[in-house]
Amino acid sequence: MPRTRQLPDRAELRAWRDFIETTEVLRTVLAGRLQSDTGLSPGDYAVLLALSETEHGRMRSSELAAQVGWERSRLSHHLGRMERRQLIRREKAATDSRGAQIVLAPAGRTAFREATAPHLRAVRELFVDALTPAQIEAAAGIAAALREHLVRLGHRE
Amino acid sequence: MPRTRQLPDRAELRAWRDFIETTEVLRTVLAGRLQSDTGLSPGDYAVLLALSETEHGRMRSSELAAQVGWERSRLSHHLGRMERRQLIRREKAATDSRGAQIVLAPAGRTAFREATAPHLRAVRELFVDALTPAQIEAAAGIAAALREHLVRLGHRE
DNA sequence: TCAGTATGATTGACACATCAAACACAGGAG
DNA sequence: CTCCTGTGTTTGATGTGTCAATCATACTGA
Repeated sequence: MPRTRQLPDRAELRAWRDFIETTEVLRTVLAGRLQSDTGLSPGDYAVLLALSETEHGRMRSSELAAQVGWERSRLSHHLGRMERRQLIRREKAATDSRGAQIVLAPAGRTAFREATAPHLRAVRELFVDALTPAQIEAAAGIAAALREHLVRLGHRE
Repeated sequence: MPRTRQLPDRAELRAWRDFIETTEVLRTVLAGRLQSDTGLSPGDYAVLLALSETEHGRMRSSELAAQVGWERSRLSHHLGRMERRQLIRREKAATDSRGAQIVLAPAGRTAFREATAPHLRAVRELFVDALTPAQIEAAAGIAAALREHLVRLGHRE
């Protein structure tokens, strides 16, 4: 009896490779711009963004991890590097002294404020300006479909 | 006088974030599968693929770099790790002894052969099966538009 | 009370990526 | 032949990401 097709055909594979390679290049180019414009990595930016959106620029470490969608270990390493550069501080949590409060330091606040506009400008230049409005919508739809499918296959994030 | 809009609007920004974050997750998930199914990283796979497509499984280092689209330094580091695992060998080039010939080693040939099917299956499961045919076409179009735009802005790759 | 376990976070080891500097040979000018 | 410069490749330093193991504190049940 006939089985369902196992492997992508030529056109599907080409679409896959173009898609994944291009998004990779895009990520790299954008990271390079962010770095040279502002001295921040995308990770730095994500962390500072999350902290900036809170009331007092402070957040539990695990909440921050959930917010940016990282594993705790990854966050911990990254925070170590950011702390060395004085972008954030770590304090013991008052309510649960296992936990850590991550606090946005002055240098971090400044760096983020000055990074926002250049970063958004780069997003516009490299992504928004490259696509038609219909393509932007399609991109959002594709992202949604991919993510939903991943979740269905058992990947939480 | 009125200026052209500088920054992405709310919807564009959301599309951007969904798009870039989802492709990132997809990359990570696929890399994890490849790793656990075959013991190869995406980089390993790309290098082995390029070598496998040559006549004799050998190639100049700089040609290989162009083929996989990497900087030479990155390739050199990666080849060092692959050589340790006996996936490839390095030989001096006959014609120009500055250059290196990269040779596909038996273990590399085997590893690649056994990785192909699982890898393509994963691509189908995670990408092709998630999208409608129209979305796959749209994805290819988006990739093409993004890449062309990048080139126009002066990024070779 | 006090084991035992669960939870929040960190650590260490290693693979991967990027940049700048170094190294090694080739090829040409004198 | 010898210096000079260009090209192919490697190296070192540092930042980033993942996994497994660990540490420290909180909680729970006998």
